[in-house]
Amino acid sequence: MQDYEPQNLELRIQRNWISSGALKVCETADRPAFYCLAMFPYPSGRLHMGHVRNYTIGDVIARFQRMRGYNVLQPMGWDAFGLPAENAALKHGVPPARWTRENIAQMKAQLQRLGLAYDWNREIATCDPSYYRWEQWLFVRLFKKGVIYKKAGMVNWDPVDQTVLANEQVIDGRGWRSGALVEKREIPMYYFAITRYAEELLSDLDQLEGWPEQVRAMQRNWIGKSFGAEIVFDYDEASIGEKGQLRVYSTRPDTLMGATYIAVAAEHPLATRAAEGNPALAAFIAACKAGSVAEADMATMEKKGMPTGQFVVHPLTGAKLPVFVANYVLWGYGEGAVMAVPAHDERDFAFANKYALPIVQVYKPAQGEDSFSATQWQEWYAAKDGSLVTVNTGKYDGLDFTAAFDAIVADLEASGHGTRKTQFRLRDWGISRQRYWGCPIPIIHCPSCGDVPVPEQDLPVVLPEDVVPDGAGNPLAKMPSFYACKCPNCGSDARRETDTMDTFVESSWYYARYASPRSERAMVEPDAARYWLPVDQYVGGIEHAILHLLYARFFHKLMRDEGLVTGDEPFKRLLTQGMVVADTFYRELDGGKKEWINPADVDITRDDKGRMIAATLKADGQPVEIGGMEKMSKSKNNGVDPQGLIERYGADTIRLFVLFAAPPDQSLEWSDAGVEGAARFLKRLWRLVMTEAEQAAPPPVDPAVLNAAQRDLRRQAHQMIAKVGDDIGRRQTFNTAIAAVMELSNVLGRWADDTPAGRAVAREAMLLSICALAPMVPHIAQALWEALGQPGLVMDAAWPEADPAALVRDELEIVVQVNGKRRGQIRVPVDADQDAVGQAALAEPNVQRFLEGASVRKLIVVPGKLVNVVV
RNA sequence: GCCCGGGUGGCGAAACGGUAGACGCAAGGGACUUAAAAUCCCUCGGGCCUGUCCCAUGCCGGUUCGAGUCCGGCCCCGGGCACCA
Repeated sequence: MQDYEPQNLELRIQRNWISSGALKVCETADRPAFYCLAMFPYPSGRLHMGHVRNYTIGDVIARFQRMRGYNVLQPMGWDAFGLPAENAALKHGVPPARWTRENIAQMKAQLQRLGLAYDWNREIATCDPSYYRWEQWLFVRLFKKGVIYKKAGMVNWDPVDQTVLANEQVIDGRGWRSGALVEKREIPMYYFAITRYAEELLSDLDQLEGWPEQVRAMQRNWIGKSFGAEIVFDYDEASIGEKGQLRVYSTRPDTLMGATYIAVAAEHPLATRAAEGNPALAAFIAACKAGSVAEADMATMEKKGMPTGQFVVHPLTGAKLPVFVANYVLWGYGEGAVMAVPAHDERDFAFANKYALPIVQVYKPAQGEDSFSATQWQEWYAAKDGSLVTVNTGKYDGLDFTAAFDAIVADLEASGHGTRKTQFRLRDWGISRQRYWGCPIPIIHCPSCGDVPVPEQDLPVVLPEDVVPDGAGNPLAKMPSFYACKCPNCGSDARRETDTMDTFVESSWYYARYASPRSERAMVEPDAARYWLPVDQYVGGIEHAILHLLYARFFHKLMRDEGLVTGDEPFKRLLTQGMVVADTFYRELDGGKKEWINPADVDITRDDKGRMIAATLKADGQPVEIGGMEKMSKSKNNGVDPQGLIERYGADTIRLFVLFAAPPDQSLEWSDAGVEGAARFLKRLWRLVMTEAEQAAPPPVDPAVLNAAQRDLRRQAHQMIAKVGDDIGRRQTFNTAIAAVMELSNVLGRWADDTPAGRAVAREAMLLSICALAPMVPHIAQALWEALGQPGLVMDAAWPEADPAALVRDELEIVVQVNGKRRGQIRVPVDADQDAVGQAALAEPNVQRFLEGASVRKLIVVPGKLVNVVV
């Protein structure tokens, strides 16, 4: 018998796929389309296990649907712009373009070695002008339409390197390279008006039935529709020095009578005004502007404030409320000012105590004791169910949430001091990046005409590629050859925009470009779009659950409104895979920086329960710190390189392992031993089938002549294929699909019936197993398919449906419980009625023991499964 | 801090309200072998009163004939938080 040699075998079969043209895809009317897409990778240089997992899952679904008769589009490409290329340039002095293209070549070879059924003719890279020209083309249209506009936005500014930093480049409030304290700075930026689509992005979530509820919930909360009121506070002229009004938005206008102060952001006009001639306040405002713009940082810092000495007038009581500057109020959220109700909000309560501000309780229980205490604010604030009524509110006393809300808002509206308002948490999407390696924003700044979009015939604005960034600002801004230009309107000297677009823009529409990737006539060819879109199955990491998926949904609607695509949503069904995680190890360097060490370079000591207790660096034998399980990443240097594993075990083994080790939506813990197990299974399967293949083919299965054991095996085989079809197609639990095949192959391994009927049944079971595995381990499946004399490609074989006649059984095993505890098991004929099953259950000897001295109160018979005797 | 997940044997997991631990890894024992590797077979959550018994799915409480699964409250771990992709 030939040995299982995955290296030669896989390369031979991959060549066969290519030479037979099996992977070429085009629009055909004779078969329905199925578009299966896995999120394209950033070309970091080497494939990591997250990629292997992502693309294997996509490939399984694509191949499965192909066997089910669909014309399957499964493309691949490169999300090629982004920060890492500039970091590589800083480190190695290579132009980002060259670095990126070399990485693409390497990763493409690795992907091809995995045996993924991609049509490489459709490959795209977002850094190619042929791709981003269409992004610029759409930008111009949207700019003219007003969906893209310009306003000031806040960025992290590194005062030493004189550059804008990404949130990732701010570590503990300092620039990652300079170590300087980062400041917030406002600069002009272009924005997509995504908030105009907020309502639709929210309501269309309901039609995404193929999406995990978890992701829909995250997006719903992110969009964050809330109902409340805008409330207007007149300035106290004596303290502010002029007439004016302060606006706040609140979801709880019902608590307005408990508002005892106002907090504004450091950037708020009132704060700026108060700081004039108040050095202490000016210093405080400056301190608020230090640090990063990341929301997680803002939300976890200590809440601080300072009085401005200004007051505003409470619109209902006329009381004067002090205005504070507070570091927790975000400028750019709502009005940049909030009303504070310390009695019923945790943060306001803490703040009021810290600065000795009054606390006015406005709710009490509708029934029972009024036991207001400092710890009770939270439940009180949250309860909108009528269990609380207002108190200390004068004419509004005794109302529940809804009644108080309505009464107070009505009075505010009557006096012109407020109005009912729906608000979204979602903010417009700022896309300007002060970076080189991105898609140029096609705008020309003219001293007389203002911002002029680049005319369509001048597109694309090509990014010069022979540039090496130096970390001090955007090199484009120092290149007159790039920015010097004439105004397309008036012809006078003008300056080209040097900011580039957020890389999320490229990844927001690539799925549509794959329908017609080479088109020079259109962003998306209408016929191709109609045939392929929307994506039937999208697969990608859960870390993209909000931003990428929301932006892509938004873009689909933008493109729809431009007449480029039809339908409201880009992705029908979504599978969010969990992350691939591995242990992390590090050493602390001088200055507190961590040097992350790859797991392959450490020796691990475990206790007798197998838990890791210590680790040392192989190179020097000295201890390293254990950092816990985290997502495999370059930054934590805990990646396992798939390449070495493929060379050692073959692609099928790696694919089998990543599918088998965990359900796809859960995180996957890396295990070298698990890979061995996957390899072992494939070797066993190989021997099993090859032993059968060496013998002359048995006659086809004749169900009429089978004995009980043969019928049993046949039933198990057909049950297996039914389960695998359901597991891949509906449940998308590839781990249980594989387990089902393993279970059957264990039975086949013990099968010793050499009669013609026995061999016929065994061979049928093997063929079903090969088909079942073909989407997951396509190379070995093809080889075994051929060995059993089957014609053509198994990837083009029809997916086998279970034979209903084979699934029929004569007897069932029924579990018997007494009061919900398993007490016995009975065998009953399949057609036994419920009473008969119940009686048989009561007669079971062990069950009888538990029935002694008790009377049967109820008998629950779950057909085909179990009987529960309630005594 | 806020939003969303997860927690089951030594480990990865299964159980789609109905037999907790399928399938696999590791470990132990055996067969084969001069030996090792490979392969095959057996054992494998805990307990002691060895019974088709008792306990056991992060912790506490509830719903149900029946809860790992549903509900409420907590603890721990992970993801996202708008300039990493």
